[in-house]
Amino acid sequence: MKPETRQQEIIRVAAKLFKEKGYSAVTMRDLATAMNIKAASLYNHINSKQDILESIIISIAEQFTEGMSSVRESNATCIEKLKEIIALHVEVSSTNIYGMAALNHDWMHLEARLNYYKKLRSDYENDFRNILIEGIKAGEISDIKPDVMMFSILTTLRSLYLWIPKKEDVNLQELSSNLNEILIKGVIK
Amino acid sequence: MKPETRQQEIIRVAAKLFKEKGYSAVTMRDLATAMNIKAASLYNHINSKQDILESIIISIAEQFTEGMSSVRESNATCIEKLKEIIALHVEVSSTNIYGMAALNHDWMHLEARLNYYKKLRSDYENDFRNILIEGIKAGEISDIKPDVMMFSILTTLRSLYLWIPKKEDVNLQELSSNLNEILIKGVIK
DNA sequence: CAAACAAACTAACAAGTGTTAGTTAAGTGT
DNA sequence: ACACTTAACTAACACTTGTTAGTTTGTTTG
Repeated sequence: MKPETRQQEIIRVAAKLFKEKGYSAVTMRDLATAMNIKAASLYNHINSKQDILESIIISIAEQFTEGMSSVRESNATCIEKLKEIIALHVEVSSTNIYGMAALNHDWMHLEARLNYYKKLRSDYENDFRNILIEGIKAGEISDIKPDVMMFSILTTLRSLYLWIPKKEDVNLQELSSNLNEILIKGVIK
Repeated sequence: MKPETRQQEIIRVAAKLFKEKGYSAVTMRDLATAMNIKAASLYNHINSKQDILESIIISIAEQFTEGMSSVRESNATCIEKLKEIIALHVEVSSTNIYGMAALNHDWMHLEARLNYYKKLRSDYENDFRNILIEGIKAGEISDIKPDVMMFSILTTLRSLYLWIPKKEDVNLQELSSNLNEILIKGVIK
C-alpha cells in the first residue's frame, strides 16, 4: 500500500465534509480548515471544487459498473446474482462511506461528467432489471412489477452508507446475510 | 378548498427547486425567478430562506408523527401495523413529493428546529422498532435483527418520493399492495 | 372618497464565494 | 552546490449570497 498522496487526502476529507453538509454547503475554506491549511493552498493539489466531486462520484460509479459486469457474466441463477449484487453494494459502500453520500445526494452537481454518470447509472439499472425479468421468466422470482422490486431493493442498497457507520461493530458478513434474507425472501417465489 | 396563499405558493415552488438542486444550491434569486418576481419581493411573504426549509420539513415530519401515533394505538396485528405504515408513507410521500426530498436531503440545514426534527425522527424510529420487536415476540415476524429490518423497509419507504413521480400513471393503491408484498414477505415468517 | 392592505419594485450592503497570481521555505536528487 | 519539487503562504479579484430599507401601484374595505 502506497501512502496516500496529499491530493487523495484532500479528496477523502472533502468527501467526509460533503457527507455532513452536502457539496454546495461545503466551502473551499471549510475544506482548507479541515486540512489545517489555507484555501488557496488547496489549489496546489486539486484543480477545482468540481474536480473533487467528479473524482469522488465517478470513481465509485465505475466500481459499481465493473461489479455489475462481473455479475452479468457469471452463470449463476438469478437469485444468486441478486446475492452477488447485495454483496457488491455492501463491499463498495463500506469502503466508500463518505463517497456514497456524495454519489446519492450530489450527483446533480456534476457538470462536465453529468451525462457520463447518468449513463453509468441507467446501464446499471438496466442490467439489474434484466436480471429480475429473467428470474421472473425462469420462475425463480415473484411476478411483481420488476421496476417496483428493483426500486425497493436498490434504494435499500444505495442507503447502506447511512447505516453501516452507525453500528460500532458492523459485521459485514452478517449484514450481507441479513440483507439476503430480508431482500430476497420478499422476492423469491 | 381555500385558494393557496402567496406564501404557500412560494413554499411549494421552493420545495420543487430544493428537490432539483438541494437547499444550499438554491438561491433566493433562483426562487424569485421561478416565481417571476424579484428576490427582495419574496420577503413580503416569508421571513427567511431558513423559514421556508423549516416549514417544509417540520410539516411533513409532523404528518409522520401523527400517522405513527394512529398506528401505535390501533390494535391490529404487527403485520397489519406494518401495512398501515407502508400506506402512511405512500400517502404522505405522494402528496409531498418535493417536500420529501428536502426532508431526506436537507434536514441537516435546519437550525433552530434541528433538535425538534431529530426528536420526531427518533421517536418515529423507536415506535417502528417496537412494532417489529413485538412482532418477533409474537412469532409473526422473522427473528432477524430488528434494526436491519427497519433500515431496509424504512429506506425504501423514505425514497418513495424518488420513485412515484417517475411513473406516469402511478396507481397508488397498486403501488401500496406491491410494496406490501415485497417488503412484508421478506419479513414474515 | 379615504384608509388600509397586498404585492411588487429599485438600490444597496456586508459577508462570503471559488479562484488566481506571485512568493517563500523546506526537502530531494544529481 | 544546483536545480527541482512539494506544499505552504499572503493578497487580491470579481461575483454571488441573503437580506434590509424605502417606495410605488393597484385593489379592497369602511
